[in-house]
Amino acid sequence: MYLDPISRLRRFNRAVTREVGALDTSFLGRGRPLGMARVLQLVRPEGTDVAVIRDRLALDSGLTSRFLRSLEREGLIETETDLADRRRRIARLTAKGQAEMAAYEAIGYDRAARLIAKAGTRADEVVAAMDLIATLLNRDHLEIRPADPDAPEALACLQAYFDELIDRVPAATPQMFSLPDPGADRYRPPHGRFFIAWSDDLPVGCVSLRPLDATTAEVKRLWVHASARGQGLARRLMSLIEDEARAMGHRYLKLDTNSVLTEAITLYRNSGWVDIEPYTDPPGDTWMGKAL
Amino acid sequence: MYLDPISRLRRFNRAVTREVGALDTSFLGRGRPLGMARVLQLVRPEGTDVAVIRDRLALDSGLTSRFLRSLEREGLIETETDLADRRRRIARLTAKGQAEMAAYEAIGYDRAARLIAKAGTRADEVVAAMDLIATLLNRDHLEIRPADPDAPEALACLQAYFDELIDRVPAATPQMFSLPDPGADRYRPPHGRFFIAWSDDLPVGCVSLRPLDATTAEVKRLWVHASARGQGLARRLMSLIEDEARAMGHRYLKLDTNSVLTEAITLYRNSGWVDIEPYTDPPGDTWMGKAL
DNA sequence: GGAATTGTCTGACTATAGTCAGATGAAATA
DNA sequence: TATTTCATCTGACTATAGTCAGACAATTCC
Repeated sequence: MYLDPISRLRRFNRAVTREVGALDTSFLGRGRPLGMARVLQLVRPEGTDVAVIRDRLALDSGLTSRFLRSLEREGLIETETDLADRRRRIARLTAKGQAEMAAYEAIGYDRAARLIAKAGTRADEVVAAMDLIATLLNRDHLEIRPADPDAPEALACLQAYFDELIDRVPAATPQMFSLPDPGADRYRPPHGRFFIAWSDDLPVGCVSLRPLDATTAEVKRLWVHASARGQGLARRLMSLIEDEARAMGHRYLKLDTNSVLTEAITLYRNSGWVDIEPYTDPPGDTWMGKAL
Repeated sequence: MYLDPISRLRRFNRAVTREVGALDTSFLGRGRPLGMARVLQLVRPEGTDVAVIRDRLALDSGLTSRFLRSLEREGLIETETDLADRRRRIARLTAKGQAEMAAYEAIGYDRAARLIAKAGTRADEVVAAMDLIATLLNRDHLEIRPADPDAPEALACLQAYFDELIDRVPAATPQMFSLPDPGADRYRPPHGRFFIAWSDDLPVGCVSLRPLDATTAEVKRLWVHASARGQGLARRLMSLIEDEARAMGHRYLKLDTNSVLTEAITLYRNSGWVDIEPYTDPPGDTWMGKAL
C-alpha cells in the first residue's frame, strides 16, 4: 500500500478535524460562545448535576459557575441546590432553554442528514464504519448496565441477535422468534437478569439469565454488535452473568447454541464450559454446561 | 435499529471530537499555542507562500503576520520576499524548525500508532472504515492529476488494480502482471496518458491511455479504491481520458475487460461503448469500442 | 465536637484568538 | 503617468477561555 495505516489514520484525522471545526462554527451561528453552548447541551430538562457538567467538559469550577450564571441570566436554565447534599447544585432547562436546545439539535441533525445523503447508496456502509470507529474510540468507556427485557434498547439488541441467527444458522427461521419476548418475565429480577452493554448511547451487546430450577439457570441472548467484536466484550458479559448467577445462589449453568457459531463456542470452551446432553429443540444443536 | 443513522453519526462526531481535542491538547505539550503550531505545520523546508498559509487556515492577515514574526523570533523559520512578486513573502523552515516539526510529527505518529494498536485484530477493518469516511468527507476536494506510470503512487494503484483482478476474475493469475509495468513508456506523454485521482494524500483511482495506431487508442488500468466507489469517480476518469484522447487526435477508443466486472461494463455501456470483436488474449473476455 | 474535605461561587488575573483601521511599498490597470 | 488593487505589516482593540486564590457552607471523618 502506498500509504501505511498510520498515515491513513492521520488523513482521517485531518478530514474529521475540518468537519468538527465546521460543526463548531455553525453552532456559533446561534450567537453564543462555544463553551456556553457546550454547557447548555449537557443540561437536561430533568436537571443535571453541576459536577457532572464540569467533569464531562473538564472545566474549571469557576468557569463552569460563570457559564451557568450567564445561561441563567438568559433565562435558559434554572439552578437549585440538591436536597440530598446541599453543597451540590442542579441545573435544569427552562422551557426557553428547551426551545434553544431544539434549535441546536436541528443544526446538528441537518449537518448529519446532509452527510448521510452525500454517502448515497453507501450510507449503510458509512454508518457501519462510523460505528466501528466510535466504538473503538469509546472502548474505555464501555458500560454494562441492567435493563428491562421489554425496553426499546433491549428489543433492539434482541432483534439484532435474532437477525444474526436467521442469517447464520440454517435451521433458524423468522417464525421462531417474536418480540417483545413472551418469556420476558423470566429475565427480570428477582428470578432472572438482563444486561446491556453501552458504548456512549449505542447498545453494543446484551446477555440474559433465566432460572431453570432452584440451583440451575440458563444463559441466553448473548449478542455483541458488529462494531464491538474482537474486544473481549462477550467474555466480559459472560463473566458478569456467571457472577450474577453465583450471587443468586445458582450452582450450575446451561446454554444452548448452534455449531455454526464457532467464535461463541470457542469462547465458552475457553471459559470452562463443557458439552452436555441436549435439553432443548432446534435451532440449537449444541448444549453446554458449567458448574459454578 | 435502536439508533437511527443520524444519531449514530452524531455519536461518531462526539467520539471523534474528543479524540481531536486530545490531539490538540497534546500538541500544546510543546509549549506553543495551537494557532502557532498550526502555522508551523504548513511551513515547508523549501518555503511556503505566506498567502497559502493564510488561506488554508482562514486566518486574518494581521494574525498570520504576528504568528510568523513570533516563529521567526524563536528561530524556527525565516522569511524572504518573493522575487517574482515583491509584495509577497515566503516562509521557510530553518534547521531548528525542521527539528521542531519532527517532534510534532512524532506526537501525531505516536497517537495514531496507539489507536491502531488498540484496534488489535480489527486494525485493517478500522483503517478501511477511516478511508471510507475520509474519502466521503474529502469528496468535494477530489483532484485528478497526471502522473508518471512508474511513480510509487502509480505502482500502488496498479498493484491494487491487479490484486482486485486476481481476486475477482477467475482467469487472472499473479503471473500475468508485473510491476513496474514493462510497457510504462506507452502510457507516458506524448504518446499516452496516466492519471491518478487523489483524495487528500491517498491515491483513490487511476486510468491510462495508450496508442494502438495513428487514430486509435486503448483505455487501460481503470481502477477506483474501495473507499471511493459509488461516487461517480470511474465515470469522471473515463470522461477525462476520452477528452484527452480526443484532444490528442484519436478517433476511436478500445478496451478489453472481463464479464465478471459487471459495474465497469455497465458504466461503459451507459457512456456509449459498444461490444466489438476480440483483439486481445485472456484474462479479457469482453471487448468494447467507442467512436469519439 | 472539631478538623478536614468537598462543592460552589466570586473576583482578579492571564493567555490566546481574532478583528479592524491604517500605513507601506509593489504590481496591475487605465 | 495616475489610479487602483494587492500583500503584508503594525498597533490598538475585543472576545473567549482558562487559571488561581480565597470565601462560604455543607458534609465527612476521626
